[in-house]
Amino acid sequence: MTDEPTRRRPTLDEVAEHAGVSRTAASRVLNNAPNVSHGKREAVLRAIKELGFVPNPTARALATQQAGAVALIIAGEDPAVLADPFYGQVIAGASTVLEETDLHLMLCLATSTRGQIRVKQLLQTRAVDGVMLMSLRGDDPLSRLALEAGVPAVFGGKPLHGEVPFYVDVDNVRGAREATEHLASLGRTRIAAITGPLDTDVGLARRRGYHEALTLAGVPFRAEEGGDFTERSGMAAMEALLARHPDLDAVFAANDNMAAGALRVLHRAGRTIPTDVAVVGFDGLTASEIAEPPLTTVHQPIRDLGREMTRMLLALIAGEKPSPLILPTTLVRRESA
Amino acid sequence: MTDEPTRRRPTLDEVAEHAGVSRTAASRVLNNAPNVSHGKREAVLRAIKELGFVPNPTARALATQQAGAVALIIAGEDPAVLADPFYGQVIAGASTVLEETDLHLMLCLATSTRGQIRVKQLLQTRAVDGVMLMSLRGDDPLSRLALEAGVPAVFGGKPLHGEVPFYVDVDNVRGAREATEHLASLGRTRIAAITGPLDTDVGLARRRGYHEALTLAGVPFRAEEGGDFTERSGMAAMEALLARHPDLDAVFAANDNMAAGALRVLHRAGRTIPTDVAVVGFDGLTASEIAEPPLTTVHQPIRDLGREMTRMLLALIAGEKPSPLILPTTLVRRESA
DNA sequence: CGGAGGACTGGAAGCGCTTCCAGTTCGGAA
DNA sequence: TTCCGAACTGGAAGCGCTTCCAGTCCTCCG
Repeated sequence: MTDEPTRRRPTLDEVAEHAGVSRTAASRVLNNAPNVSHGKREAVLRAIKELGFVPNPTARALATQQAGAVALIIAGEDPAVLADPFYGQVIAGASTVLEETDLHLMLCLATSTRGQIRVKQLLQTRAVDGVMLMSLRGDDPLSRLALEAGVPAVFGGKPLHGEVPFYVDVDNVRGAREATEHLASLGRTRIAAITGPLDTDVGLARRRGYHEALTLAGVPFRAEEGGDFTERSGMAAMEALLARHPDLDAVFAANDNMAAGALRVLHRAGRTIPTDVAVVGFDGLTASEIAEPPLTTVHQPIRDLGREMTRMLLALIAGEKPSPLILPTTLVRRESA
Repeated sequence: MTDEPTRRRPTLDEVAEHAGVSRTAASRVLNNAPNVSHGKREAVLRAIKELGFVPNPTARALATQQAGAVALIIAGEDPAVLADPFYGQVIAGASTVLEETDLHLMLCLATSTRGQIRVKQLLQTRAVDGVMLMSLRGDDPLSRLALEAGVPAVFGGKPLHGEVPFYVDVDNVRGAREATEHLASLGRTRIAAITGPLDTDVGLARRRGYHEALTLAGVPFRAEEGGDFTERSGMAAMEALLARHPDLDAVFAANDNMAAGALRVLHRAGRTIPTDVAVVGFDGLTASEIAEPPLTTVHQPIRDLGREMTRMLLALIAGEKPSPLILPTTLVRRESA
């Protein structure tokens, strides 16, 4: 602390010398390994303190062949995906788990060609001890790459194609089904849907839930329009739906952003929510609370998603063989339905 | 590629041997340094390709004394801060810049004691080549720590106390002033404010802007209530303001979330927006578009913030001496004012 | 009192890459 | 033909830490 600022940081060798022991012994106390006498241990500890020694993580990484970090890889078309507060929650969840370990979190956006290449390198060079992959679309080559690289990998949401051994997902089908059933139980019979991208598992799963509920309820009406999880696409979809089915009386949107967009379009069209048209979304983010009226939505435990993905990854790194995990959703009833 | 999967990755030594050159030469072509004859260079390149060699970043880091990563450190009281899409934008901005370099992005939440300790270690061990710090509150020790650690550091928003040499900020005072002036220009004379946390520079700066505008406009009325940038706090503040000043005719909220909360409270209280009460927010996030009615807001270039912070950090790492940067805001007029 | 066995100890060999520096080559100017 | 410097070359010394392994020391049992 009181040293001249530019002074080279002390090395373990210096600590050992200062303590009058071998470098080996010093290393042992650093990793509190056995086979160090109490006396030497004390001496080393003292030397460490006196010298203000801090082990060099890079050197340690080289020697132990462990990077000391895991990566969260977010795929997608556009760095703008991060505008979705969804990821913030995932990151927060992951962080709280990692905090308890000595691993750091690396964040990689595989949204551009350049980004993809870098992720590939990351995997190949084993610059991280494990990866979590999210938002893979279609048959993104990333999933195969990750699997082939032999790096522990867990997926957030199943990729559309190919089986992956380790993933944690949300029960999208069930959530969507419950949402739609709720609408049906309200007496609605002309329930439309604004789906998510159909080249993702989430998109398809939520649509499936919508279909299942309709079938179960014996409702013949069916109307859907695709969106890409943005508010804007929700507006467009709602407009299209309204044009085709002016008499619809409910809408299930595959996420809150799109539901919010739908709400605006419905307002403009003079429909009263929920009297004329009931709306339910999916996510349970702040957006659903801010919406007017507050949105009934399928809440998914995003924070838990991040947390569980990380736990699973840690287990994997520790050599265990965790099982895939499906997180439950809960319907949050507010005013829009 | 066709190798048995578990095969140890080739090292530079093996490449050199395969190519019939010294390790030194191989290293040179790897870093395309001069002093390698064309022939040998070709040979090495071929060997690299044939062996599928990928340099080990850890070893390189140890040898070059460069970590190959920078950290984005987010302070705050709670990992929940990440629920704010704000950070997603910053991250996206930072990522696009880092993508062009060979640096990775490390994300650290210094929201818990444990987190703080880890950040401290990160700084002391020089596990990263530079750091970007955001959302420091009050006199967070982090800023001093970062400065003392001698690691290149740029701040996102000035810390409240202490001078920091390198930062990029948004022109909060001006933005708030323009927002308030806009309200005044609408003929409003009883303009209240919902401020951000007053132990942050943003919070204070935006409040100052509000005050300045009022003074300039010669409006005597003054009423403010504090919030913490969450929607909930915005609601509470609005309720308090309404109770104290039932006759207010405009509200400036220090961010969109709080403005959205205010909107809801105003609705419930039966006020029409903007006829009875005009509202303007700050941020320009999706929330402002979703709100009902769409929120007039001070748009700040968050993505640019992330981008510029990163550029500044890169300059710093490169040994340059960049100047602080203040980004402009723009008033986006929508229906709420 | 001899030994077996457990608890320590530290020298030395890495981990995979960069880079200094002493030397070698070689074309072309003198 | 001789000599000089520019262009190469590669041995070797690190970067800072972990860990194998050959020993040394002690204690306690028979």
